[in-house]
Order: sequence, then structure tokens, then C-alpha cells
Amino acid sequence: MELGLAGTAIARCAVAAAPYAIDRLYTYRVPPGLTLTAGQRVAVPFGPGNRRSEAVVVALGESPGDGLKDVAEALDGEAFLSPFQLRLAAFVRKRYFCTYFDAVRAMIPAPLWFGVREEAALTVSAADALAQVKTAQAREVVEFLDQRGGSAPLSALRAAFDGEALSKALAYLSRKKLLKSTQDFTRRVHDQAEALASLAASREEVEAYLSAKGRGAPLQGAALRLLLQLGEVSVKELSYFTGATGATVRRLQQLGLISLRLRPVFRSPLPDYVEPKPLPALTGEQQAALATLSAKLTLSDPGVALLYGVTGSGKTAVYLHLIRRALDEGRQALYLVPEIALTPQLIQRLMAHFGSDVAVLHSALRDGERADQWKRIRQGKAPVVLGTRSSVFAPLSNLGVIIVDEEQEHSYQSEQTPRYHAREVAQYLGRRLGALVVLGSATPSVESMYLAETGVYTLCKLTQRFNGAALPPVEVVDLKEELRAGNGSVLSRPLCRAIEETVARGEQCILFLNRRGTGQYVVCVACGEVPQCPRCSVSLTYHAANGRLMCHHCGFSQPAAARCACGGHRKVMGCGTQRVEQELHDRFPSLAGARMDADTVSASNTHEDILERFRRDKIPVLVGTQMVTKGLDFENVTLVGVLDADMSLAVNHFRAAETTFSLLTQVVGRAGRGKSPGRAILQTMTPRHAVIALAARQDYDGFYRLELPLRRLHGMPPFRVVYTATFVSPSELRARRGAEDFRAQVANLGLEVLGPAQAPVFKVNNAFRYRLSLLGRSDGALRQQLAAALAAFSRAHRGVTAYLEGNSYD
DNA sequence: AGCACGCCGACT
DNA sequence: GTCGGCGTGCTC
Repeated sequence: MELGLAGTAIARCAVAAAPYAIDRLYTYRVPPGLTLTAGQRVAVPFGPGNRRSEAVVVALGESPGDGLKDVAEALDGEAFLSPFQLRLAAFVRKRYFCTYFDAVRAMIPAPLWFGVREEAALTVSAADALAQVKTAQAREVVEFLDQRGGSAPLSALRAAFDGEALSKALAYLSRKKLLKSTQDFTRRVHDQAEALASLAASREEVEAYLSAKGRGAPLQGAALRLLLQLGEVSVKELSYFTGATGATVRRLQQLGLISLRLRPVFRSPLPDYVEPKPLPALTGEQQAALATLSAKLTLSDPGVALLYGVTGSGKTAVYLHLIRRALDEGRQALYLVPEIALTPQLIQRLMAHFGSDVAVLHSALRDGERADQWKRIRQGKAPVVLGTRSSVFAPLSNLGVIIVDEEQEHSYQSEQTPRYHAREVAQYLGRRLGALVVLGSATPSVESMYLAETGVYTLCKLTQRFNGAALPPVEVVDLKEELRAGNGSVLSRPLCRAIEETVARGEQCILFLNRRGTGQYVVCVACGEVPQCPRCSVSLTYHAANGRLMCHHCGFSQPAAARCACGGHRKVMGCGTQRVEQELHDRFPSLAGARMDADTVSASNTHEDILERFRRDKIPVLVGTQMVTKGLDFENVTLVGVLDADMSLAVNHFRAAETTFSLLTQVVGRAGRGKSPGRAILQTMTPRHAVIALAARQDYDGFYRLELPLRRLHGMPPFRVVYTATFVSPSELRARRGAEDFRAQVANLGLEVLGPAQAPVFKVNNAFRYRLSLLGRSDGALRQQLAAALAAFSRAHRGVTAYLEGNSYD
């Protein structure tokens, strides 16, 4: 220890309570007796009221500092995040305009977050408090607390009182110093462990004990004999096989014959065992791609590769070989997929080759499973990680390869703070850890293809379908013509004929509804009124399952009354999958159908259940949304119908054409994966639209050559970055003024600014949203200037929340 | 954001 | 006087 000059031990922390406007690392004194490590979570006092806030220690040091507050307590026993993850958090903060803590929290799986429990306590006796309190609400709160011995959790108060009145009363009481609130932090999920028993005495001693007991104590005898045979056995198994109870085990432990130890148990969603298989044999083309890619694995800066392979060309086989190579180099592999639905089939394949080296991470896992998969990864027990967007933050520090499959999918873009894009984060990881990043797609995003074409990425192509099968022929049906012929149904005549023919051959069909989230709604037949959300500027969606009208933005719901306020009858509208199912039934009464969408998929009736039934029972028709497009591989499906091919073109977004093309190509690719040839039918209102025609021909190159000049012309990605700034306030005027002010503030940064315009959903939860689009170069200096402008804005505009995002994928 | 402080008008 | 509303300043 230094003499005299020794400074105080300090911790620089990312504090949860610090909003964007004042976000920086805050310095606290580490009180004597507390030892901290960078990456550990702590509780600190913050603000004038010294409310306790969660924080993460980012760095430790010494300083002469005085006037520093003390760290209140350590929440973790050891570092929770690695030094690398802390660096990654710093990158995320800079890149995505969020706070340190937002960035750090992204690295932690939600089940391992701390929850705050807030408790309100009277500081004086209830009688003394009542003597000083005049308002009725505050008196009621004091009495409520008094009945509970002077204190109660805030949640109990919230349940008992009206929200507005309660916050007034609490503010009043704490102003008078009659009330103090405390915060403590608890974790949702705890570690699980199992007890293992083993012999603590020598074989001879145990045998001596057994013969001395003779026929007495049969349970002890059975337990000891099992242990003699097996060595170490979990107490659970010991009880199961011998009937021994906790008492028997305790007695044996007291006698010194056995000892117990705890071993952590990892709760797991993975199958216990998958039959091992050799890696799939590769075609010449696949081998060439693998050779190019694996040559990069050993480079110190392998860069990014785009694996552009037509549907069914066997990209997955290349990935598997690449993962094998990475493992052989002693390194880890991260395999990202856009949808949870894709993981079950992939887990089987990965485990067949890599066994217990595989971990899986996504938000549909149960809390305990998710937490434990994460811990296995952190402990280095699972060098192969399969997961969705958020698993790009998995605690891997020795990555050799990162695969981003279906890289064009917008589900890689996070919709919550931090609004990161997993493909971008993957590229950061690649650079920092010297890992190869492989972007895979049959329809790459225009950005990625542009970077591959200009030599920034390495381009690998797979042009042949794996089994040599031809792509299915595609027929485009003009729905306007159907209407003219008097067919207003969602099923055109050619599609109906095709369904009949397919079913007659004992083959199966998939009907795809290009519905983007919006479901069914109700409308009054008499006055035409559509029930709106009282808090948001959207119509309420009808949910048949609970018979309620619900708002997808704020959670509002109400029973779906059969009659409107005017007395008129209400009718369910919208081309949902339900309606398609109904029309199918009307047209083909004897035909069985299955439906897959957000309404029919649930915890007890998963994707896999529905798909398994479809496969096993040879259900003739499957009707579904987005979910049916992804990676399904059914040999017996020979007809794919797209009911409304142009739906996603109507969206006013620069990526509309790309999304539509990609979606249609994927859907069409679902047909004819087996021995029988497949076919596809696209129903559309705009049969001459270039994107529809190109998708019908499965002509990606044609699409790219059409789209790139348009992007260049409009200054859209990849030529510029679209920054989107959103301004939210309960006051419409303030939100708009805010947007105008920000526009003025960034006027000299050389950006093209569009707006302010009302956001697509103008009002959400009684708050109004205005938006600015800023087009500009993607460079660090500009981002820094924008970040500074945003922070200054937040300080200057009270009551307006501003968000900024620099990679609009949504 | 969340809190304290200070100023003001209104009620009592 | 005391309360609530609102603008302003600060957060290790």
C-alpha cells in the first residue's frame, strides 16, 4: 500500500437512473471493506434524494477525490460482465445513441436483471404524522401504512390507491419528511444446484458397517451399496433407486460414511441426446465456398463474407463445416438466425455434429433455461451458440466465426433501446475478436450485395439447388381480373383449381398471407364506425380467442360488443388467416386445414406442434403469415399460394421493394423441395409491377440491378445512412416544436433533413410522436455531433422525449 | 428522468 | 399560512 499519497479507492459506474441527457460514468468511493471488480453490478445512491439505483462498475481506480458518495452495496458476488463486454457496451452506446446502462443491460439476459422493490416507511409514529397532515389522501396513506406496522411495498400502495392521488400524497409526505422510501434489488431467477453423495469412508469401513448392521437399516444399506457400485450419485437418484429418504442421507452423513457436495444444475431446453452424424458431404460448389471461407478463418483480420446462395443451395451445410473448422482451431462459433421458429430444426442438426458443445439463446426460453444457457456459455462449456438477435451479446470472447443467416431480415434490428442491428454488432465483434463474419442469404440486402460487389466483403456464390431440383414455375394471377369476373374472394379461380389438383394427388399446399401484423378489426354496418383505441391513433384489433378488442400499442382492451353505440350491428373485417380458412372451408367443405399465425401459436401449441401435425397427418392446406415462410422443408408440399403478393409494396419505406422481393422468393422456394415438382401462384393487384415479375422469375440479380440505381438516385442506403429522430410528448405542440428545434440545431451538419412529419402511429398511450429523417454519411464524427445535439436537446426540452436511430430497418 | 428549491396565485 | 402548479438547476 502507498503511504500518505494513497488515494481513495474509486469505482466509475454506469448508473441506471441517469437518463441520456446527463449520461456519463459516475465516480463513487469504494467503502473500506468492499472489494469490487469491473463488470460487477452494484447499488449506488443517486440524485439529491439519494435514491438507490442499480449500476455497473465499468472501471476501478484511485483518486484523491473527496465529496464522492459511497457505493452502497455489491449486487453480484463477482464480475458479471467481462472486460470485453464492457468495451462492447461502450461501442453500443456510441453507435446507437443510448446510455451506458442501456448498453450494458443489453449484454445481460432479462431473467438475470435485477428488479427493484420499493418500500415506503413512516419516519415518525402514525399519530405524529397525522397531527401534521391535512390532506385527506395523505391521511389515508398514513393510515394504510400504520395498519401494516408503518411500512409497505410501493406495489401494495399502488394496488390500494389511485395512481395520480397516490403520487401526490407520497410527494407531499416526503416533502414533510414524514416518509422515506427505500429500494432494494432482487433477481428473478436463482441458481439451481443438486446435491451429490459419495462415500467418505473407505470401502472396508463401509463393508464393516454394513455387516455390523446385518439386516437392520435396509435403506442405509441399499444406499451404501449403490454408492459402493457407482461412486458418486445425486441424492435425487439415490432416493429414486433405493427409496432412501432425506433422513437416511443425513444419518449417513452424520456417521461420516458419506459426504455431500453441491453441483450447479443447468436447466436446459436442449434434447438430452441427439444421434451423432458425420458432417454432410459437399458439392463442388459448396466445397469451393468452404475453401474460400475457411482460408480466412486463420487470418488475424478475416473480414466479412457474403454467402449468396439460391434457395435450397445448401448454405447450412457450408456453415456446419465452417463451425467444425473453427472448433478445430480451438475457437467458438456464433450462429444467428432471424426467427425463433428456425431454432428447433437447427438444434437437432447442430447437436448431431457438435453434441453437448451447443447452447441456444432466445427470448422464448423459460427464464431459468435462458439464464443457465447463458451461464454455460460464459463458463466456456458451449463453444457453439445458436440464437436470435440478442444472442449477439452472448458472453463469447474467443470467436472464430459468426454466421448471420438470412442477413436481410429486419428482425435483426432491435425495436427497443438500444436499437442495435445484430448484423452490425456481429461485424464489430468480428473486427475486435478477429472472427470471420459470414452473411448468408438467397436474397441479400442491397447494402450487403453492394459491399460485396465493390470488394469490401468477400463474395461466395452457390448457384445450384442441392438436389438439382429446378425452381418451381410461378404463375402470376391478376386479382383485378378476378374482380371483373365477379370473384371477390381471397381465393382466385386458378388458385382454387391448383388446390384441387394438388390435394387430389395427395400432396400438400401452403397458403401465405402477406399480412404485416395488422389483424382483424370490427366495423359498424350502419354508421361505419371502427372502434379506436382511446389512447392511441389506431383501430382496435379483434381477437377471436378472448372476444376482445385490443390495442397492440398500449395494451388497452375492451370486450367486443356485438352492437355499435348507434345501435347498428358490428361485423368483423380484414383479411385475416381466419377468413382465408373460412373461405377455404366454404369452397372445399371436406378439406382439413391448419392455421398458423400469432393467434394460433402459443406456449402449449407451438410452431413445431402445428408443423408436426401438418407433416404427420398430411393436412392438405396450411394457411399462415410470415411464420410459414421460414426454412420449412416439407417434401410433400408442391403448391404454394401467395394471397396478396403486393401488400408489403404499399408500405412507404425505402426498403419496401427489397422486403417484398425477399419474402416472395422465400415463399416460392417452399414448393417442391421433395421428389415431385412444385409450383407457386402469386395473386396480386399489380401483376405488371417489376418487383412482382422479378420475384416470379426468382431473378435476384435483376432485382438488384433495378434497385441499386434507385437507391443511388434517392440517396438511400447503401449510399447514405438514414437517421430517424422521434420526438414524443403528451403535448402535441411541444412534440412538434421539439422536432422543429432539433431540425434547426442540426442544420449545419450537412444532412438532408425531411420533416417534421407525424409518425406512422401518431398517438401512442396519449403521447404524440413527430419524426425527422436525416440523410447523411455514416461517420463517427457526425454521429458524435448528433449525439451531442440530442443530449443538449433533452436538457433544453422538458417534457419531450427524443430518440435517435441511425440504421432504419423498421 | 426524478428530485429539490423557489416563485406565484388561490384557497381557507 | 399552506397547497399545488410550474420553471429551473443538478445528478459522482
